[in-house]
Amino acid sequence: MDSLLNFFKALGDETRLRILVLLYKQDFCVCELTEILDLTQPKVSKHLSKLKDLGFVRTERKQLYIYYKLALEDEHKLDILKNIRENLSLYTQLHQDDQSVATCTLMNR
Amino acid sequence: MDSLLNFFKALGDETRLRILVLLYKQDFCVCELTEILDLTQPKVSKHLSKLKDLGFVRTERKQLYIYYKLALEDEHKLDILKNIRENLSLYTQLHQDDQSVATCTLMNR
DNA sequence: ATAGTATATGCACTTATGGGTATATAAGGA
DNA sequence: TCCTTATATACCCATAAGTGCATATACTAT
Repeated sequence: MDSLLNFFKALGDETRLRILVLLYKQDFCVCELTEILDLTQPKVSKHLSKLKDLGFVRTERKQLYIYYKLALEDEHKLDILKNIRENLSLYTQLHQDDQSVATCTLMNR
Repeated sequence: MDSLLNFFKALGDETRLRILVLLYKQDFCVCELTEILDLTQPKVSKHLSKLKDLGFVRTERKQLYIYYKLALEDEHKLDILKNIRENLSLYTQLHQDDQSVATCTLMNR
């Protein structure tokens, strides 16, 4: 049950919820997330570290950048995120984040 | 988004997760929950208060007893609990709680 | 009125959590 | 080698969260 509890704890913080919802769609590096979320880099990094420690994301370095991606094994957890994404318009901030992806200046890869 | 965040915060505590999963199935009064969960009464009461403050449960007094029941409007939140219940065998503690309902000495109503 | 049971709450304590700022580490390019 | 950019982490602090114990409140019955 711990993994489930930890997942809910992860989702119970706004920053991490925003991150996980973004990562559900595609992977991002730290600086992209920092720009999209409009938060300080250490703050983003710390939440990513926590998510990684809990095993909900994994990393992959590409030159200077470290890309984070979801590492959710079980369907239930994925479904929760999927469901949020399917109702994104209900959650202003999450919806805005999604819009910000398009205009993210770093997305020229 | 606050309601969603609060829901995940609520689920991020073991006691509250156990309570919500139980309440998904049926309503219970405080002393029943105290016995089923095998926790102290103040502890159960405090978590119930929090759930009530957040609007996830509501109460109904019947004589001496105060019954708590789910008050979840939106489908997404209900689905999350439903999904957990459908995989109850994965979560030892939750499964045990469910067993304890049957033998709860107070369930003679 | 009194006693008993159910429930809520107050207080004290400990620990966990999140954030800010500064700094360290890692990689790449000149 | 030196500089720049990306990322992680350490330190400090404030606040929130969970728990235990004691007690208050609410209702019922005698």
